[in-house]
Amino acid sequence: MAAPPERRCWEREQARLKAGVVEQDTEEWQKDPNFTGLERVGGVDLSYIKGDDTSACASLVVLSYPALQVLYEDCRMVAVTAPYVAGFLAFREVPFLVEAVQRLQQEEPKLRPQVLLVDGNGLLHHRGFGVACHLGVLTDLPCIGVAKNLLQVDGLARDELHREQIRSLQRSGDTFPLTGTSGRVLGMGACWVLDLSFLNAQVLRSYNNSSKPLYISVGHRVSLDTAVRLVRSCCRYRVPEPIRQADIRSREYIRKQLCAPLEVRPARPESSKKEAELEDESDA
DNA sequence: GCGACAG
DNA sequence: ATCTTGTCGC
Repeated sequence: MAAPPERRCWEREQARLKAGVVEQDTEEWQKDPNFTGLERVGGVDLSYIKGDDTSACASLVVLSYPALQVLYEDCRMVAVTAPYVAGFLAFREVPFLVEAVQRLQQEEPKLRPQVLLVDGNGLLHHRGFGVACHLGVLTDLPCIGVAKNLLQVDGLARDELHREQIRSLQRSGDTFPLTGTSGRVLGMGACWVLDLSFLNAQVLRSYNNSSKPLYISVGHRVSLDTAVRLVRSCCRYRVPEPIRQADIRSREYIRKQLCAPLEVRPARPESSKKEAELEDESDA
């Protein structure tokens, strides 16, 4: 069965944009062990409404660095058109993220982030060009892909080897390379914040069941090593703060969108209902 | 053929 | 992505 023509078109577009991807540190602060000179880190995310796959809230936040305080927030309802297809996430979400970045640069140019953390993958992708690369090339900003689940590509899978790598890093607090069958390191698995809440109850099982790793990969204009160091320095909880704030705020925005119409809805016409009931009774 | 599949 | 409460512990 041939791939849908729409997907063919998407692949051509990715191939075209891929020429612009940069996998190396291009900024001075990236080369500094303490990221001296880095002052603003951005995070982006889309949240969806449960039964509605076309309405979403796109959010962009900018946090100060290293304090990680929110300097800027932009949440906006958008009409999503492209369906979600694993491997083609960028075509669904990137247009709205680019708009948000352009809006920021127009309205608050001084708050332009120096790097963006993106929910999803960069080079860790079927065609080596995930949403983080896509957004990076279109905005010309350094981008880092941070995924919460492993995209199974180039032989990578949630197999016994992968589970063993997770177990080993949870003891050392370190990272492990995501090496594809091709031999290429596509990204790094990492887990810096362990969930020890149930340590007392099941000490033994905790090592096998505690929090899942993050999957970090290069998006644009950043090296993998720098990407991993930066994400680590942004983690208060499992998910790095810029993405976490974008996620929290977009979900909250949607929650308020859903509640607002209920509050202004006029009271039910109780009178007519009672009259109808009375008529029924009188007829009976 | 069946299963897998970032958000 | 989203559906979902309480609960146990520091």
